[in-house]
Amino acid sequence: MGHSQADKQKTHDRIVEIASRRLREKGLEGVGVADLMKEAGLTVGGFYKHFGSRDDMVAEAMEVAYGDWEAKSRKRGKSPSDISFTDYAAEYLSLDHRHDTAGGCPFAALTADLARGNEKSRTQATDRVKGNLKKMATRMAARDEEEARRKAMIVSCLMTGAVGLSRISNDEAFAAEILDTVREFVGNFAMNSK
Amino acid sequence: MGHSQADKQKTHDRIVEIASRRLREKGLEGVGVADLMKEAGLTVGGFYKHFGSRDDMVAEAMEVAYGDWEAKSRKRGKSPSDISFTDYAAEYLSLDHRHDTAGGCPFAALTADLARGNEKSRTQATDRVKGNLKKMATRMAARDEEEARRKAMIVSCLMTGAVGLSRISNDEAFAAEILDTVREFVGNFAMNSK
DNA sequence: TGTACATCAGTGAACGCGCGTTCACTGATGTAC
DNA sequence: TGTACATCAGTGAACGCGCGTTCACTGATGTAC
Repeated sequence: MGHSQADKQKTHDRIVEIASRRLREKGLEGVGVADLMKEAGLTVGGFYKHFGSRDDMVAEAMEVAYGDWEAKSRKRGKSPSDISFTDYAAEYLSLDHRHDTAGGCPFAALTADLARGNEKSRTQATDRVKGNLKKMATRMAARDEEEARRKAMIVSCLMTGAVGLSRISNDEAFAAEILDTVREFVGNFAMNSK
Repeated sequence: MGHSQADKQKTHDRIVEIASRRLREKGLEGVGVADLMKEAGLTVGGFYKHFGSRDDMVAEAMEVAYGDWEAKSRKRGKSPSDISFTDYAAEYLSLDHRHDTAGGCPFAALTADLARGNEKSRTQATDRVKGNLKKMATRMAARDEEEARRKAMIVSCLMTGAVGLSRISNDEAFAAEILDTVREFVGNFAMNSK
């Protein structure tokens, strides 16, 4: 194990990345510092060479989670009314995404946790919701920007809600029914301007 | 304080009712046994005269939360295509509901918590989701039962998603915009058969 | 190039605290006679 | 009706455990000469 700046940064990134996954999976209070360090191949004490407190680490990890997620969705087409929005929706509303809470959309995974957070983390989250909304609006088929924004809001609520409800269900068929139903609807809704 | 069966039952109900509110507010792991008893005007030790474990209490409290919620929505019209569905949606998608996590819809308040639960509590939750869906389907304007079911699913995802996202936002105006946008859409969607 | 020293990421035991749970006890009520 | 006893909801201190945080220490690497 080296002692250069670069080595430390690599370790730091590794911890944060693991945290961004485990926090989505287990909730913002559901992951212990010791477990995290163990998964990173380290021991507890070293944690505070990297973070001032557990809260600081959570804030950083969420930043990474949001970033990962936006990067993933950026990959899927940019121009308005691009057909790849349908692909994006299909992936979002898939059983794969339902199961992959750790690597999935942070809003779907942590809705209530984020709502219960302190002002700082709520502001962080709200900014990201707004950002995602703007990006999604550019992909909606609509006659004007205002309609695009409204459609993006509806699609966002639908998709996060669908993944959330499907994750509650331990009846796999029922979960799939929810996702399939919403996927079919959302594709038409987003792509057809009336 | 009496010692009759009725007295004990009253105390029991009081604890469970407080729990059903606090759990929605703070999450399934966010409420301590001692806090709960204190709010009920009691001390910690007595808790185990009423419940085998904290988990047992949570299960009971969730049963009450679901029941309360279904009772509330039962009050708002029963016949299919009843105009009062619009009222129901308006209340669900109100800033009041957004703020009243403790007395609000358990699914919107606890989506991720429920998804992380053990099999028993997920089954309990899934059954309630299915039940709510059936009731909601009877209120949708649709040409057949299958379409009613699909519409009910979409409406459920939309409404829980909207309240969830609006609660993340600490920007009140943005939260209101989400709720207003979805409310307008959902009223038309549910009541107009195409 | 080799040697002595400084740095600091990482170690792992220890600490304080909160929380779920246990337990011996209390005292008001119900019951037996 | 009155008295003695049994019951048991509720009390509050104590226990064990896990978790966030602290701290003295280690040892590999970087630097000075």
